[in-house]
Amino acid sequence: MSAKKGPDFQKAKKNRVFQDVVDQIQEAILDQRLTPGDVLPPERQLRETFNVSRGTLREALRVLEQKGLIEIRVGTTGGSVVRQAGMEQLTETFTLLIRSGSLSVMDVGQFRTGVEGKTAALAAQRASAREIRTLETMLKKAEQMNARGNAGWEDFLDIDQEIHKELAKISKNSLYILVSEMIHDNIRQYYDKFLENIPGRMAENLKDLEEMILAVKNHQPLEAERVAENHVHKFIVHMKEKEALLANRQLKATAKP
Amino acid sequence: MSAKKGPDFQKAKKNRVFQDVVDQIQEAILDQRLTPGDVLPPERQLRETFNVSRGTLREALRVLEQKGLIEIRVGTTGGSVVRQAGMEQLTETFTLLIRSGSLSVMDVGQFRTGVEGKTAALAAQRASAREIRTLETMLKKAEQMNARGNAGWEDFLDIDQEIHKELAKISKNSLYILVSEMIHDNIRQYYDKFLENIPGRMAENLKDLEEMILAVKNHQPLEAERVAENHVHKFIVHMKEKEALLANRQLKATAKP
DNA sequence: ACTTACGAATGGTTTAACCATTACACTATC
DNA sequence: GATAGTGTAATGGTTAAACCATTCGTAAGT
Repeated sequence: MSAKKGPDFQKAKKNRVFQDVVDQIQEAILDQRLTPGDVLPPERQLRETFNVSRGTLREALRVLEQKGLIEIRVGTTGGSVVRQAGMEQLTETFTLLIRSGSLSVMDVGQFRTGVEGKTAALAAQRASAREIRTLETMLKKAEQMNARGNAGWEDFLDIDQEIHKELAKISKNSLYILVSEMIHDNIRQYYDKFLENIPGRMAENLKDLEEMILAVKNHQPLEAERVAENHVHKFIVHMKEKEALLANRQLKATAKP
Repeated sequence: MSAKKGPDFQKAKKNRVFQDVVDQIQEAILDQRLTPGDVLPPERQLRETFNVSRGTLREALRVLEQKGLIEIRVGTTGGSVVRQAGMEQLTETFTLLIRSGSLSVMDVGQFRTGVEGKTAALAAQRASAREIRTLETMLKKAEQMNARGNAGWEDFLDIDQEIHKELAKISKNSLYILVSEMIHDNIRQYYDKFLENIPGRMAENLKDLEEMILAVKNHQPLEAERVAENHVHKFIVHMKEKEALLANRQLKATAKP
């Protein structure tokens, strides 16, 4: 058959019925016709409204729940409650991407380097006296962990992570806060796998933290950015070294016997 | 009642049956026991495997589909096909966060400033000769739009966006690519709302692009970062001004009568 | 006034049937 | 023999009615 003239229209949208229900409710929420706290009618009533079976309606509710748009409660006063969209879904999806190997650890690390730098710079611009005191308190804890030597390594990493999250809060930018949480909640497992406390490393990291917090205290954004980037960059380099080492070791193990 | 001693255990996990099914299949995928392309058994068979009703099983499949882990095809050879996790879900969730107002335009803009800067810096480090030629071709198009004057404003914004996306690709970092797509696909509506082409603005932006691409061509990361940040920052400042102007106008309108 | 027990309303699940779409093998035709 | 049409079986999509499990208000009992 010869090529047909004219626009080759897409097949009319395949309307799975439940998708239609999802779209209608979602639009109502995004258009604020439904606001957080509102309770949708009971399933048996919604079923009639949309003229679908209860099973189909429930598939739609399941999708909306997974999207984080509603929360479903059981019991007499239960029902589908409209939620304030939060960052949980974003974090969950991000976790899936990492766990499925679609994002390499190195790419995430490199991205983190840039983000932490900008976060520190913003924090240096905006930190209040009270927030700086909070940072200094956390720094004190990190010093204590360092004093404990090897036994404090794990806890030191925890404090380090908390300090970075605190800087994100101080930046007052909800996206930096969000991304900070997303990355830290997901990257920690790689620290445990690829980072080890060789002598002097904790002290070196502690020095970074001190310099960084000092720069924030003195409201020096550029200096804070430089130190933060350098600090995170070290982590990544160390991880890359350890990763290569492990890969090499595995190679020998499989080649010898 | 006085405070009770001892661990305050969480209520035993509320096991909705479909959630159990979701977890089992999801773990199988993340552990690579199921890999992209694999087809799950038909619903009627899976139903027996998990010992649940077909309705419940379908709720589970709906969730997995929404998470982007499987894709469902109809027909004789259809079924639930395991997918390679992609960025679509992340973008969709991000869109929901923005549309629901959980993220302010200014926060997104500020975040974008930092990200675009780092993206440009990376691109300057890694751009091949071929990629640079691509950028220069796009720049030529932008110059043509500028020559067309006011009529070219919309198209100029399109080209501007495409250049930034291209820089992300050149950075070779999947997260910068991902975030670039996420932000641009969502922020354009605000450009249309808050940006206008006052005389000279397009020429000014064009000059930014020229400088930025020149820095990439010359492999000057710091210069590329500086120019890119400055370029995006201007957008944000303009948007803030326009936003304030509109808010003020609305204030007068409601106060007068 | 407090406690208890019941009942109504809700989401959670099961069952069994039918509809719509698709791939593939078979048949009729040229 | 090649090709176009057709039937058939397997799949996901949808419906229907019933029952279970949880929760909360209320009425009865103390």
